[in-house]
Amino acid sequence: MMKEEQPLVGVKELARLAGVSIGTIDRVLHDRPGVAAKTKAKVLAVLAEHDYKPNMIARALSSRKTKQIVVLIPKDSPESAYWQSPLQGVEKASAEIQPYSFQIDLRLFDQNERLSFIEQVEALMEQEFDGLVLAPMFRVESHPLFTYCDTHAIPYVFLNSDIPNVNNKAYFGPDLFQSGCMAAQLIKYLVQPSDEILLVHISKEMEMQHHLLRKEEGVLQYMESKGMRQQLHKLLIRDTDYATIESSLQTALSNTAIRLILVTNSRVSSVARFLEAHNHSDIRLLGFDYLPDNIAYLEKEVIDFLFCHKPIAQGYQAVMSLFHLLENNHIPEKINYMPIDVISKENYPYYEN
Amino acid sequence: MMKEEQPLVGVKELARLAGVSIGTIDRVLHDRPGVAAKTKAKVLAVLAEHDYKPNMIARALSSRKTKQIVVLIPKDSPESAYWQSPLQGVEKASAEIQPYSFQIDLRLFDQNERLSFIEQVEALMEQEFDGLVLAPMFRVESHPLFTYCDTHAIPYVFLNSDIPNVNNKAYFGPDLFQSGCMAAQLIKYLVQPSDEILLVHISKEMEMQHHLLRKEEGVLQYMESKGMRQQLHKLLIRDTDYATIESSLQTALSNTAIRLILVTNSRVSSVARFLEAHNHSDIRLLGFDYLPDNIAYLEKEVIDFLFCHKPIAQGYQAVMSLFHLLENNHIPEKINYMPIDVISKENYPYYEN
DNA sequence: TTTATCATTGTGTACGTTAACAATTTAAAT
DNA sequence: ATTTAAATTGTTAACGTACACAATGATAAA
Repeated sequence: MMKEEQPLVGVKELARLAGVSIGTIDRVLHDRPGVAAKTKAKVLAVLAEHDYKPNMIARALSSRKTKQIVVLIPKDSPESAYWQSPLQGVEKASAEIQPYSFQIDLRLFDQNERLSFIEQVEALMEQEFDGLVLAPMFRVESHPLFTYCDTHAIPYVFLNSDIPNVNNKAYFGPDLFQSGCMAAQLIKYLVQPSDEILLVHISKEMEMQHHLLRKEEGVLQYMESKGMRQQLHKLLIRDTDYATIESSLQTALSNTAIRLILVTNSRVSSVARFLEAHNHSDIRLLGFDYLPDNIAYLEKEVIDFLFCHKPIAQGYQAVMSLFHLLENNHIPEKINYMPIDVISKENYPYYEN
Repeated sequence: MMKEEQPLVGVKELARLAGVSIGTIDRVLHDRPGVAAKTKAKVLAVLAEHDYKPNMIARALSSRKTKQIVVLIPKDSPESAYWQSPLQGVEKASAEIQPYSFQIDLRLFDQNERLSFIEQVEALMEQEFDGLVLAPMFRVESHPLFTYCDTHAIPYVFLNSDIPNVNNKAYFGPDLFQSGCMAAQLIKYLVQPSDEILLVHISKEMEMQHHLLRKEEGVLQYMESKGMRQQLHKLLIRDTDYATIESSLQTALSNTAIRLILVTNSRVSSVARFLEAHNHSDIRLLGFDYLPDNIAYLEKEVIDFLFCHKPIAQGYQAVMSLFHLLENNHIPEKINYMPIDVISKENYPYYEN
């Protein structure tokens, strides 16, 4: 069952069949120069006929040069532990592909320092590498890198956020809009018609606005389509320290019947801290991302639900997609939306990022 | 970055260090006979000092035989499409490891025929194989297989259900109890204190009772711990045809204020069919497993939520864990509880099994 | 025609491990 | 002491691919 005994042709057998030497076979296989047109045609014919599957084991053993995959993502900062998770995934992938002569070249930039990103980009363009995993947060600043990769035929994939009209081989990350819909659906179950809802964006980065607003659109569209008539307030907090957040929330929550707060990113723990400190245990709280701070409040039931997009898997899959592309010429799906996971106190211990 | 340059000793270097030939090194490494006691001691000393990591790639290439991983799981039947998913995962893994000289030997048994399982087990024990993925639904009948594997040093991993006190290398599947807790938590949000709840078990298999009851325990424990006082009815339906289910439900739903039904397995679509046919759109419905029938009712909002434990990933991960163990000597986690996913109309298109 | 140049093809070694076989040493039997 | 057997150790050819290098053939320049 499931066996399909193939004769398992190798380069040697192919050489015999095509009436050439294994050297020529090798050249054709790797599309190297130095093969006469008609010889190449003959070999390709034999190749097509016998669907040759290279023995990856032998290939890995033989190839003396290791392939480099560059991973260019934000460094994880105390103010946002998010990027620790994709990094974990990258490291897992790294360990797995190491035996096959692949190496990860990790480049971290500071999310808040446009310049640090530019530096890394410029350094990269001086360097040899075979594949690139990129979190293209700085859109315009990334473009030189794309043209560089395109001209050198270096495949690159995106992580966590996507850029349209670029030659990237794949995208691994969330579908922000649908993510908002999901949140709205849970909201539907959690509130009464008379309740009011507060949408909170917390970010000082202009670049990130897109992320948050796209989620908001999802929420709004779902609520409209379902005829949800709850009053919806919005609050944009442009600073991430607790003092600012506290005062903003204090005014926002006065004189309203707000019974549910949705924070559109991972800063939800700050809001949780506020709710706990001010004894607002009657307000439901939803937010994003599996981070230690958030989990702590989930455990305490200050946060009711978190939405998550498998950050570890994002890093792992992005690297592995390049590995499979470079190693087996497996072409990845262009768009890889990560699942929208709903995390609560009950299932978080089992959550796999 | 992330480099860690080791000198990477091989058998050759070891031989030089121990002052013997690589043949002797090889014999010691594999604990083969024909080495004088004191030579062996010397080699072992050198070995301990230089923590030699065999190059698994070279090893795989050298040992010319392809490794066989046997997968012994139920065949998917029309009455329960569940096992199609783990099989999908197995097949994906199969394709991935084929280039590395691994083969999947797929053995399917009939969930309802204890005998068909025993047959497969007996056939297996006549056969050579290097690893085993097993769904140990028939507990006692599996035991001969375990002792066989143990004596032959063949690693085996469990899928979907676990057996304690056995030498399996790993388990991939749900934590049933916690799964029940998760369901109960959602129930908490979905019902009023005055509402009544119906728990429905549908199964004709004795073996499966454990699965269902363990979930029930989870539900009960959570409700108790949260002081949920809703009246809880239970219904055990010991036949899976719609007629039986319909009549059972009809009597169960008469004269009660039941506003929510939790079906403890994938048969929830039958209940959905009933609710739709009898215009019970006021009753919330929860159940298990991402199956086409269930998704159809989720789409129609007859089913509100499904819980799911990544059946495809189960199959994939189980096979891959054996692959990594046999290929790279990577020891897997013993317990791999799959995530408890909450699926709704909004996120099911993004769900990855 | 001879030589130099280039394009094309073939050969052989290496990757690290395995395992069959050969060579050597040691012990036992005569 | 010599022969024979057994135990121990060493040598080497695979495994399938990559790549440097050698060899051949073809073409152009002298």
